[in-house]
Parts: sequence; structure tokens; C-alpha cells
Amino acid sequence: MLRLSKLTDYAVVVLVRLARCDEVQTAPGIATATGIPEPTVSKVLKALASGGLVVSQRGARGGYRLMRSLNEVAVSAVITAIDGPIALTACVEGSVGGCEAENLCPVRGRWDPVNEAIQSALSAITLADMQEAAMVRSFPLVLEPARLESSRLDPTRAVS
Amino acid sequence: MLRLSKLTDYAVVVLVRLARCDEVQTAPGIATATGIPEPTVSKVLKALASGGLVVSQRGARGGYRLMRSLNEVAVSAVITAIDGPIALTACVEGSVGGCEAENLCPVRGRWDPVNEAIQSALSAITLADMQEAAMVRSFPLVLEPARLESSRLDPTRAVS
DNA sequence: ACAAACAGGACCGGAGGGGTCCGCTTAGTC
DNA sequence: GACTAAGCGGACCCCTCCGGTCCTGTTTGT
Ligand code: FES
Ligand code: FES
Repeated sequence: MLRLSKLTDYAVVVLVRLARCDEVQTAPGIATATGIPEPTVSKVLKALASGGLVVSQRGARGGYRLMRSLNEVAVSAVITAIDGPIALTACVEGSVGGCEAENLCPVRGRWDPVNEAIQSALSAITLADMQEAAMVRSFPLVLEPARLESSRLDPTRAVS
Repeated sequence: MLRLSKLTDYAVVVLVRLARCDEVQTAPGIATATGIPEPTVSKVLKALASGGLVVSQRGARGGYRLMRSLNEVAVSAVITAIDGPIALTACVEGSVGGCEAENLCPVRGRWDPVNEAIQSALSAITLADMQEAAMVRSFPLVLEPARLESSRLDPTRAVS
């Protein structure tokens, strides 16, 4: 299902919340505002801070503050900050030793183009797009979508 | 890391192998040819058959055969057949009850555009592209890549 | 009738991720 | 200068999911 981690979802929630004012906001405050348990918020914010998406202010009256505005933050940046670099399979470039029978394998590193395509798509969407998406419902997908060739199979057609 | 399941990787291997001749090929045969353990090959082929990517011939002298040629099969079709419909988070359309505090949550279903973008990117790449990719190494990414804006952060720059 | 192959499950073990907690450091405040 | 409110870094556990295997039908050529 290509599921991305739930922490990334939380990260987006936190970032959007963080964008509502440019004052510093404490992790407990964000926790109560969003309903996400406080230790989890803390963990997410720590990851985002080390990823350079937010800046932290230590000490009393400390908290977190956005580093860039939402339309400067790509979704791929959030995913990278939380889940590490995007690597679809264990056999992408790097991590050479991970695969058994890699001399026989006929797809040595062929996922790389797919990987890059996804990264491109994710880099083209910013968090501002995402929050806009929920307001203008059923909007027609900002970036050029590379010609989605409508649904080859899957009779259930669960679009998600 | 946006990891996709290893079974999908195997599926691509199997499909590419299956394309080498249009005769039916048995699951044990493919297993020995690719080095993938036989029960796993069987499972993958079953999923692909139910997804409509291969057709099966039962009985003695049975086996599997490709239904479409490789350049007619999008990567998204393979992923959908193996891993089910692509759903980045638990909170995409459908599966309404899965999320706690969904009335508070400010990103209700905002992953949908991201989801569709990925699906578009994945639908634009066919298996033929993938096998071509490994031959013409470092090829410049067939589909228009929506302007990947080069690497905001991550000093390590692990591209994969 | 036999054998070879697929079909459709059940089943199990390990890895990974969500979630929590604790001790330490920093910096405002009184 | 002491206190306190926050972040920082890491260790930790538990649960879920996935990879991998196996077994019992069912089909079909020989
Ligand atoms: S599956 Fe790893 S190199 Fe092919
Ligand atoms: S996180 Fe599930 S609806 Fe927002």
C-alpha cells in the first residue's frame, strides 16, 4: 500500500499548526491543540528540528518556530526529515550488500527511475498546497500529472 | 522511508523473467531461474493473476503467461496487485473511522493530492521503462519530472 | 489412474515502528 | 543565585504487519 509512516502524518499536522502564528509554541501546547499525545509531538518536533524545518528555542519560555513558510516546504522534505531518505526498495543505489542473488537479479537498481519520479512528485507539492487542498475540495491537482492513464485494472477502483 | 514491500520487487523480477518468452512458465521454473524461493514466487504469481497481470493455465503442463506486454504494464498496476490500493496514510478517503480526534485534525484528507501525484508518477512508468533503465544506465528520467527542486536540506544527500 | 501444476487458505517468526519515559541541559524568572 | 519551564538525546517495550512457508484441494494433460 506504499504506506508512509504515521509520524509523517503527525508532522504535517504539527507544521500546519505551527504556521498559525510565528511566535514560538511549546510542544505541550501543540499537543493539546492537536490531540496528539505529547511525547509523540516532542519526538516529531525533534526530528523536524534536526531536519532543519523548525528551529527550537530552549529554556523556559522556549518552544518551536517554523523556519520557512509553508509554501517553501515540500512534502518530500517532511518525509525525509521523519522517515529518512526515500528508498523504495532495499536494492536502490547504495546498500549494495543487502540483496541476495544480486548477480542473478534482472532488476539491479531499476527502481531508481521510479524512486526519482516519486521524489519529483513529492518535491512539487508544498504544505501550502496541502492545506489549500482541504479547503478547495476536489481541486484538480496543481502540478502537471504526467498523464495518469486512467485505471488499468482494479475493479474496486478504490482511488486511495 | 516510503519503503514498498519486497514482494513487489519480486513481482517485477518475475514479470520481467516472464516476458522472455511467451510460452507458459511454471512457478518452480521461474523460481530456479531467478533465485527467489519457490513458495514466494507462487504467492507473487497468484497475486498477479488475481490482479489481471498474468493468466494462469492450470493442470499438468500448466504455468503462467503475461497478459499484456511489458510496456503496457504500469508500475502502479504491479504495486496495486501486490500491496493493494495505494494509500499513503490511514486517513485518506475511505476508512473514516481509523483516526482519533479527526474533528480536531487540520489535515483531514489532505494527503489525497499527494496520493494522486504519486499514483500519476507511478502510472507513467512501465515495466519496459524499468528494464530499459538498467541497460541505458543513468538515463535522464523519461517522464517530465515536475521540476525537482534540488535538495532543500539533507546535507548527506543520499539521493535514494 | 496418475502426476504435475495452480488455488486458496492458515500459520509462524522476526523486524520495524509507534508510543512512552527518564536523566540531562539550557535559559528565563523571581 | 535558586527555581522552573522548556527542549535534547537516548533507551525501552509492545504491538502490528510482512515475509516466508506449508498444506489441502482442484484442475488437466498423459
Ligand atoms: S532484488 Fe536486490 S538486486 Fe535485485
Ligand atoms: S490524522 Fe486522521 S483525520 Fe487527521
